[in-house]
Amino acid sequence: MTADDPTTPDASAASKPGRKNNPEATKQNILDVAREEFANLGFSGGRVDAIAERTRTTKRMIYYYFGSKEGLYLAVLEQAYSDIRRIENTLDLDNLEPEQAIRTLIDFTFDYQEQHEDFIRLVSIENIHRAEHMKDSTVIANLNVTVIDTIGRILDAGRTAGVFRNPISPTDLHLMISAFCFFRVSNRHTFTLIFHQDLAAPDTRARHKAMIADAIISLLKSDGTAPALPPALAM
Amino acid sequence: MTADDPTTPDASAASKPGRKNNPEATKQNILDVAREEFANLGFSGGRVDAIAERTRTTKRMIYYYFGSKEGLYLAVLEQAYSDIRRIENTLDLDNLEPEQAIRTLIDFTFDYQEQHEDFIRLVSIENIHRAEHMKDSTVIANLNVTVIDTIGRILDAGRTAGVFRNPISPTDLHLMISAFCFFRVSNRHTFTLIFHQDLAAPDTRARHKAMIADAIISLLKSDGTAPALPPALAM
DNA sequence: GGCAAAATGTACGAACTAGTACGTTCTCTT
DNA sequence: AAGAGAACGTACTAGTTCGTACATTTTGCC
Repeated sequence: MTADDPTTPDASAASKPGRKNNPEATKQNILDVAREEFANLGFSGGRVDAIAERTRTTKRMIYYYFGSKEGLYLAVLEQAYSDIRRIENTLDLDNLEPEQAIRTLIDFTFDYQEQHEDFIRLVSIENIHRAEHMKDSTVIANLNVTVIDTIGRILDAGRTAGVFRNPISPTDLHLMISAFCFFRVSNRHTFTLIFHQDLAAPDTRARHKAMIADAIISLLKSDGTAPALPPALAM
Repeated sequence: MTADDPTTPDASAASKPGRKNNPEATKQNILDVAREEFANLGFSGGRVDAIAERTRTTKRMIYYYFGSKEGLYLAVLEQAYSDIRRIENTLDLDNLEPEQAIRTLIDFTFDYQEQHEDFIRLVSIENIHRAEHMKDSTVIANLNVTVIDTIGRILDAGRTAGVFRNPISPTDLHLMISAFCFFRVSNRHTFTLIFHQDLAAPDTRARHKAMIADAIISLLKSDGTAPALPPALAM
């Protein structure tokens, strides 16, 4: 993507003198700025004019490509979801032993959420809107969630090997992992303020990562109803 | 609070002919309507005019009592937090055996979050705003969080009794419980849409409540680092 | 009973905000 | 090379939204 590549002309040249057309770059530039704006300020709080200003182009182009503020917001959301799904699809956990596979999956989820606060914020915002925008999205509806299948295979392998006794479903397990990782980021600000514990601190992060992994693993090894006590002491 | 109680005159009489002043009722009426508005639409999405319209009084009074849209929003947030803290303070878990106390606490947290979606939404919204309003609140800063002390006593008792081996901190435990209960409500809409599992369904709710309880209990009984395998199999 | 302060109502304005009408430049195709 | 359509820029508008100036009523108190 060099400046003299004829297929991708320098996008900053979308200004007045000697303007070069570059639809894809213009579109992506708008999306990048819009993602930041909406993630920071929400859908209602985000301003189309503010987005346009920080763009290489003008407000006119936002409406040219995305039709409306809502259209732009939805496009941002769709790209954010596409991103995480694409990365999830590269997860190759089938060669690991079940417990290690689960720990690796938790590691990935934890780190991804931690590093993509924008995504977390967009999802929170969309939930505030009761997912009403997402309902209209054919893009998001058609993104198949391979994590669930991945987890399903790991659980099967673990049960066959006799290391997992809990009959938990893949979706429920995913919910549990996501909930913890997501909450740490999404509710960081109020939690830190109330409980005086900085959830963004590196040592806290490491401790929490180990904690959720331990909790999930010991849940999977327990039978799902009775306490996980060694048989000799169970009585 | 009958209509002819002289200390609490009928609040609906705050209209034109034969108007009766009733500052407390007017204030609370505004707060009730505002909570609904902000919980539904967020701070930026909420409209002062819309709130005023659904109130027994006028917009003028919103500014008379709360100064600004932000002041009103903060008052709503403060009351929501005061509510949950007040109820938390009535929790009396010290007479239960440790495991039962933890299960009861989880039960309470789960049910409270489930039944107070408004609170969940307000907290989510405040986190979208990076808790910037809450930072200015002396009210919320001075609400001491007794759950943490409660959990601390339960953990101590459990360790003394030998049922809990995990050295987890009260705050970390609270985080873990809250995360799951909160997420189920806060992210219900996107999760349901993507994973085709209605998180509001009664049977799902019951299953999840049992699941989080089992996970927490087996975490507490494990030693916090090694997998919770019976010694004979641990090798 | 009258007065000062608290409580309330009405009408309006200044600033913001999503969206558009209209015009220009670029680029691809033939 | 020329014409058509895609890509882009400028300036404006109609409607909204927070907030307030101004006027009135109620109520506690001496």
